[in-house]
Amino acid sequence: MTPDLTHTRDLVDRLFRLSAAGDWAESLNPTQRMALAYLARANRFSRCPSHVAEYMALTRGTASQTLKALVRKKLICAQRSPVDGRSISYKVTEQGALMMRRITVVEQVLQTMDTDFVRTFNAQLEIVLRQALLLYGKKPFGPCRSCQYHEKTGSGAHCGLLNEPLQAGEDQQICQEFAQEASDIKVAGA
Amino acid sequence: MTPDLTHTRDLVDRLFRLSAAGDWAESLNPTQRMALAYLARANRFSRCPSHVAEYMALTRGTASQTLKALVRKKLICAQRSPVDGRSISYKVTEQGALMMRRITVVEQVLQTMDTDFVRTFNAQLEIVLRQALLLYGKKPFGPCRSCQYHEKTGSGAHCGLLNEPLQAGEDQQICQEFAQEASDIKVAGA
DNA sequence: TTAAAGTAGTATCTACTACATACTATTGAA
DNA sequence: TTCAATAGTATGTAGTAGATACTACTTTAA
Repeated sequence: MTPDLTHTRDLVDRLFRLSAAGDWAESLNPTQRMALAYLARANRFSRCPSHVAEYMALTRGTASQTLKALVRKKLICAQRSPVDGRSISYKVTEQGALMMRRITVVEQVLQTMDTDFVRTFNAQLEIVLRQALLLYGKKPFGPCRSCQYHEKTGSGAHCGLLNEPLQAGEDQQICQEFAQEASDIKVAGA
Repeated sequence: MTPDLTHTRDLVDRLFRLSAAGDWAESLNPTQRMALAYLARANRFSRCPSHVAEYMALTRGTASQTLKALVRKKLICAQRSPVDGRSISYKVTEQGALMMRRITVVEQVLQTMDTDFVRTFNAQLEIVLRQALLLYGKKPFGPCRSCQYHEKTGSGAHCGLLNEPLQAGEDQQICQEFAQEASDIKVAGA
């Protein structure tokens, strides 16, 4: 029997919505929570409205409005770029970082589960997401240290694409320029 | 290294949002699409606003409004219950059924993937979702035929809970009263 | 060096989700 | 028969979401 593809979509939807319903307990809504979570994990090259929009599959306009809502709540603050006069970058405030410590439904459930189970679950989600992003011609985003442009130097690390030295800890953050090492691409469930 | 639980939540969110973004192409929004999809798969005991609310993890009020939006678009129609004067059941119209034939992002991706991969992916999603529903004291919903109250009779099938005879095909539909056979419960990722 | 094309961010409009709250009409149980 | 519980809904507020159109700035190329 071939598996029911509609069912998969349905399961993802239900899991998302269950989490989303739990989010409302805070003074954030699910969209604001995700935008804030993204900003908390993104590196300094990846915190513009257009990056949030791409990551969350929103239009720039919608992302812009949600970021303004987060600014009103004092959970993030804006910084104009000294290099590009059009660009604005958002930074998570201490208050915002505090908010992100809360654990959500999915996390709570996964905590009770076997480590190996979570590991394979993550891997499978990653494969499906990567394929979907590929199909839609969208950027994958990903951790700086696994990027093909990541270079280890004597004193630390360096981004070969932006030609910028990286500060300590930055290699663990998410970059909007992330490109996968060709050898790292696992064959997608085939 | 223990897996990052925040990452799992993030993957589910992104997968959902990518699908949701694709939904807008139709005249439906993601919420309306899911409500319609649910009604198309739910049995006649499970098509009330409160069932949609429970399934989608919404309040009754929100579900009620979304169903009214679907009625305005002539994709579903209301039927008052002859038994319970408070109850209203919605039925998918032909136009609504037609709309559901469209294939969404996740489905499109999974089509290109190995059958075994999809099967395990579904199974894992089911385990996580079941645990999350359990944690929140929410009904699992599920196919009539795998329910502990499902009884095969000479002429067809019968629901032992509602004490109702089942019509042909109904055993494949989703029931809000679904309860799992104790022997069917797989140990959750442990 | 300047004109045209592209990019980044946003305001605005419409439609609607989502919650909370409060209310009505039933129904069921003591 | 009263009284609690249930089912559905209206209403109010906040804010998502897309589409569109606009400004300001940057890049490209003539």
